[in-house]
Amino acid sequence: MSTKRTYTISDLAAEFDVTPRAIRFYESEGLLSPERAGQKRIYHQKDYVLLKLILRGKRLGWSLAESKQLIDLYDPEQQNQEQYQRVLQKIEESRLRLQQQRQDIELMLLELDEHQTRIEHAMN
Amino acid sequence: MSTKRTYTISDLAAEFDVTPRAIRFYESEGLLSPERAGQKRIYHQKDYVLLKLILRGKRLGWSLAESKQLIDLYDPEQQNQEQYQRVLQKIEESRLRLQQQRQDIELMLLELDEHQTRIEHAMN
DNA sequence: GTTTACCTTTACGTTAACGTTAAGTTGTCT
DNA sequence: AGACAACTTAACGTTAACGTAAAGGTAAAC
Repeated sequence: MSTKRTYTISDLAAEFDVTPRAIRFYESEGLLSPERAGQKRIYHQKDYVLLKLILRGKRLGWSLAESKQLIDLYDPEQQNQEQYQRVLQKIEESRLRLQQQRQDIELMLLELDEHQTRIEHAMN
Repeated sequence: MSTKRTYTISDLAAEFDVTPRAIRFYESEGLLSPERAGQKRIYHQKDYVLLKLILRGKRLGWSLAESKQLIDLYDPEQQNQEQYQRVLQKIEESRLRLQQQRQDIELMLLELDEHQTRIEHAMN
């Protein structure tokens, strides 16, 4: 019963509001590796998930190289090559960066709140 | 008693671990406008705060243009030009973006947690 | 069987955010 | 006075992440 739905490149492009060119570019950078039927690309649920992760990374200002590192962490092939300890360490690094970003966000939100209050006061 | 400390460009560069070139570039893009003594730049607390904001934006993947918009919101000169309502609306847009980013972070942290658990299990 | 729609590869173009010389100015120490 | 350190402007170089033709393959629709 595994969801066997597949996608064409423009299916994914429409779904995530990016261009096919961008998706092909991510592949050329090693972030995706879709199946082929002849020369046409076929995307599965796995690719769908990865693309979602890539775009989440983009919204957070991560470079494709950084997102690729994250993806490699999740890759079961490489996972056995790399020593567990190194993977755990990389996970921790990613966590630290995310926590820094979260803190930056909280500060910005606070300042926005304060400024809004100032303005509403000034509006009378 | 206002803190009258000033900074040279390399003071700020050292403090925030960026190059003087970067700081000058932010100025050329309209994000900073330090005082001048002859042709030398003198930075005050105001500039210090703005630079901190710019770099926070960078860590969140904001473009300089976007950070400039934020800065303009805080600028008391422009503040009177623009209608309050428009400013309040822009504040709300920034808030929404930050909240989206915060959500992206929570998701990524969750997935990292899960993966770490998987690995620790596999290590046995 | 040919138009239509969507796919492909290849290659050159573009923008943001600086980096990197190069060449000159200014203040200060010796 | 001469050297040094830190500042300046100007201009060209670089990288990431695609955008944008150009030229062609393929399968369904008319």
